[in-house]
Amino acid sequence: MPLGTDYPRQDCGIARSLELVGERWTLLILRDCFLGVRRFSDFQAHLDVSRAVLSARLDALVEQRLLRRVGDGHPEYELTADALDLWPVLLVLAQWGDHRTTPGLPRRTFHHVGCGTLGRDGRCDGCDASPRAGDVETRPGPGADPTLRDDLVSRALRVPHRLLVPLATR
Amino acid sequence: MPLGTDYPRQDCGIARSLELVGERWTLLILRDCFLGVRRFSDFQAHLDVSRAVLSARLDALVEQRLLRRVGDGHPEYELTADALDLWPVLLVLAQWGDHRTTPGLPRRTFHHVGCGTLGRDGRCDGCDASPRAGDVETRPGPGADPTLRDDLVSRALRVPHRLLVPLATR
DNA sequence: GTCCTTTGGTTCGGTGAACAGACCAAATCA
DNA sequence: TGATTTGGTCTGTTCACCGAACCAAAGGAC
Repeated sequence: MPLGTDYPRQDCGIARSLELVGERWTLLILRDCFLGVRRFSDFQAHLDVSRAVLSARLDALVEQRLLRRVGDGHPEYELTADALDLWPVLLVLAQWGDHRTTPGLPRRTFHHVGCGTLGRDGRCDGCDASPRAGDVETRPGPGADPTLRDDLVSRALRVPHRLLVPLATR
Repeated sequence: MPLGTDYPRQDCGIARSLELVGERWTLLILRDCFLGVRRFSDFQAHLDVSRAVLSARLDALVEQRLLRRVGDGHPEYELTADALDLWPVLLVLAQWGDHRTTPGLPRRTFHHVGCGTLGRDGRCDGCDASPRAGDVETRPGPGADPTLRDDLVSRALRVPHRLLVPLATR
């Protein structure tokens, strides 16, 4: 893939990361996976991405072993253990983007279950740890805009819930 | 910019981040800034990016106030205070990419000056803090490939040095 | 089983972005 | 003052993303 995915002469961890997850839409697909989205049509409804691109991205993620296709018949897509390591990246990226564009009004907040709130460096303000994704609950933040979308996935995401737990969209 | 830069209906911090730094080459330009690169020709020599794209990206970063153009005559590009907040993002992304592609053989290591080494979650193994970029030293890691490039910037980066300190390439 | 709907895609033509390489003007050096 | 370096811009080509149409398999109703 000569254009857009490759940084062939960059001997650098960031370039390697971007070759895996740097294409348009890929990080948003993985974000949705952490939030509990698992089905092709749910990604499509939530992301407004063309089906062709979504299909290509899911195939690539499965091939890179960041996602696993589960079930016969209509598949579900599930994060692999390797992909769970991406959680700190997505968290600090979300915190930075929220703080950079609307300081003090995050669109979504993250909480260490039973403990405290996660700050911009990804640490819990209760215990100073950096919890795994499975121990994190997410809630809509004060900067969320509930008028922007009204698909089933967006509605399900307006309820506080734990990461990695499949969303009920039907 | 209709294609490639915008996620207009994604109410999410990650989408906001990607609108600022998600285009091809942008994060690598910012990485180079943290490593001490400051001039157009040095970015170009180190990145193998076309001059037109480099020019467009630098303009965009200046307009977003992530870079500042300094000096009359041939300018230098300097990170703003806002951009320094990106350091945790770049660090965890680099650590993830290195670990994901060549576990145990990072291309570059980062160290809390006078204390310890930074791990995959960005914490110093000496004091458990997450140091600011200015307190970090970087060195080529065991996975670095010194045969891949031989430009002046790459050579200067083979010497351990503190982040944010301008590289001497002449 | 047979029909019908939903799901999970693929295919297609059009548009915009990235590429390599030529070109150019201002800044700097000898 | 002339030559060289620097910091770009311009151009034609290639490639990726887009929306829309199309299609086949899965699942549900009967």
